[in-house]
Amino acid sequence: MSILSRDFYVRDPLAVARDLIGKQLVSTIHGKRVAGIINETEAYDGEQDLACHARSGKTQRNAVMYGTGGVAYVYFTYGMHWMFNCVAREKDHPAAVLVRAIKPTEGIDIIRSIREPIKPSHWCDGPAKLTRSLGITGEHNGSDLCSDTSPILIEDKLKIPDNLVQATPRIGINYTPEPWKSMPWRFIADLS
DNA sequence: TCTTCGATTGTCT
DNA sequence: GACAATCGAAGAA
Repeated sequence: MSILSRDFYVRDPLAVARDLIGKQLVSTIHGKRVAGIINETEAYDGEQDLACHARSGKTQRNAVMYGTGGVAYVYFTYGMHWMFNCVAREKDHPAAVLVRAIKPTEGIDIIRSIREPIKPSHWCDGPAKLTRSLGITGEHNGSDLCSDTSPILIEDKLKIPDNLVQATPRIGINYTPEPWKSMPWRFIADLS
C-alpha cells in the first residue's frame, strides 16, 4: 500500500478534499494499525475564507496551516473534541482539509474497545468521533503524513468515480457570513 | 427517527 | 466574555 506523497497535498485544498475520498487514514495504537476509508471531507482555503481558522491571520493554534502541505493540523474545540485536518498548499498559504468521517477497515477490535457501547455504524461518522476512535489528539498536531514512521498517515486505496461524490455546503459554520457559508466545499461519498 | 439540550475549555477579541 | 469546523443522552412521536 503506497503512502500519499507531499505532491498530493501541495495543491488546491478543493482538489485535495475531493481526492481524499476513498483514501485510507491509518493510525498506530500500541503498535497496531487502526484504519478507515475516508468518505467525508471539507476544504478550508486561506485567510479570505471566513470559515477557515486562518481568517484572522497566523496564531499559535493555526500555525501549522502556514507550513507546507502534507502535515496534520489537529485542534481542540467545544471544550472536549479533537478535529483532524490535513494541511494543503505550499508554505505561507494557509489551507486545510477537515476529515469528517471514515469507514473502519483495520483494528476493529481496538476501535470497539474504545467506542463501546456505541453502535458500530456510529463509531466514526463525525469529525470528533473518528479522532477518538483512532486515538488522535493534540500530540499529533504537526505530524508529517508522508512518512512511513509517522503515527498517522494516509494511503492510496480506492478510486471513487465522480458520480458517487457529492459536494455540499460545509457543516457547523453557522456564524460565517456568505458567500463562504454556502460554498459547496464539503465532499461526501456513500461507501456502504 | 427526529429534535432538543447540556457538557466543558482553549482561543481570540 | 463569547463562542466554537461537536457529541451523545434523553424525550417526543
